[in-house]
Amino acid sequence: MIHMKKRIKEKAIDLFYKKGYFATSMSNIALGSGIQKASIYHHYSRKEDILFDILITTLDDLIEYLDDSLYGVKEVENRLRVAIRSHIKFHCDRQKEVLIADSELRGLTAKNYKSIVARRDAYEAKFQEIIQEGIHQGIFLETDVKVISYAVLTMCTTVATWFNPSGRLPKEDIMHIYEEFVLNGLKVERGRRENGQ
Amino acid sequence: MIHMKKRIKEKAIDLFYKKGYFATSMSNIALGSGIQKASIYHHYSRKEDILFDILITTLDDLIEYLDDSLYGVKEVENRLRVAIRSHIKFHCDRQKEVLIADSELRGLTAKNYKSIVARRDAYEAKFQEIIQEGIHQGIFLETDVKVISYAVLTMCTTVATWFNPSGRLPKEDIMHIYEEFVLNGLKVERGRRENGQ
DNA sequence: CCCAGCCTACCGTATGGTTGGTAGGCAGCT
DNA sequence: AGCTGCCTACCAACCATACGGTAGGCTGGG
Repeated sequence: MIHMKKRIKEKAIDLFYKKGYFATSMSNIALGSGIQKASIYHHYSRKEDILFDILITTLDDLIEYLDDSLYGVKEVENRLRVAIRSHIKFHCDRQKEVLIADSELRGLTAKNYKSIVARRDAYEAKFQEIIQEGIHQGIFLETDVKVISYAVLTMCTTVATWFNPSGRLPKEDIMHIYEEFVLNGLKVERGRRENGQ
Repeated sequence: MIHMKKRIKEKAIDLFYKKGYFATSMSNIALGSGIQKASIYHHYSRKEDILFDILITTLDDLIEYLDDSLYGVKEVENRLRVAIRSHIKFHCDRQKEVLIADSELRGLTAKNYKSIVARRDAYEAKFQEIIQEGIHQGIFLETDVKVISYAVLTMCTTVATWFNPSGRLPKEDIMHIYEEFVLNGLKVERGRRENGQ
């Protein structure tokens, strides 16, 4: 029973994903972790703290993963390609957590909510900068950056809702399909397929 | 206090949207409807019945709205344009309900769940048919129909999460941006802008 | 006089959270 | 080595509250 806090968190992720935050009770989490309900309060002082812990680490990891992926990539088209692939890969690898992050924000108090939304906004801004720069350089079509960034991000995010690791397509294929679709949609001049990274 | 059932339903939509299904109690709904909790059970025999009523009418209306919009539209490119506009318009007009339909399916028993998912699948199939036909005719790029249909549908669906009726852009503008983006992404040959709806 | 539509009052149960405690490890002192 | 004191990790039992749902009764229009 070493690292009980980690086990509690993992069970909570599993249950919040399957049943939702409000439908999951502390007893549910306790039972699944092989611990008593009261003992959870040794590691987390409120139910909300478990949710917040899950959300904050997920978002921080997501941002870090994007920054790492983009490191050293200069050309704007490639930056968008990398950003899309990074986003989708993370959402496939951390399916449960990102789905919680997308649907259970209501379980947070105002303060914690703000701190999560601030991170989400910072993440979105990175995509918006890339798209803006692409338009500025005349590579991407003139369009509404905010709206298109939402379109791109949400379509990539919701891959997490239907992606099945043992399904028909591996995540690499999905990443490729999305990447091509978005770039086709945005680029001013479309090469005949010689752009696949 | 005429049409109390309607008032209950409207209040439930409001609360399920704001707080979520499990976080909303029957007393909450009662209070907001100016009725006693027990009186709700005269109109709905279980809490779940309220949710199911909301979901089923929303989905049926959505399907009907798409069918009406597509009626008489023959050309495949225009069919996709119309379908996208119809989908987004509905999701802007019925924001609360579609968001409930997208996130509160866990509140349903197996039987009701199946009945909702069946309708959703039927709706998705209509989009997939159009895209498939477009590829068949050589108008759309060769791609994975299932994946692209999910991409298109989810990006249009999530407009409901951020759309603000009194915000910067009216829904007509958003519909247009999405329509162009998707068609650019899919079309083999891209006219220089002479294709506007 | 019936009954839809509503009410007050109540039920059993489950919830998030608290209390007060125990078992055992480990550090520091003598 | 032996003792003391503290700390982490855990637990059984408990608490007030709120939940979904029920029982049974009142009332006014057809």
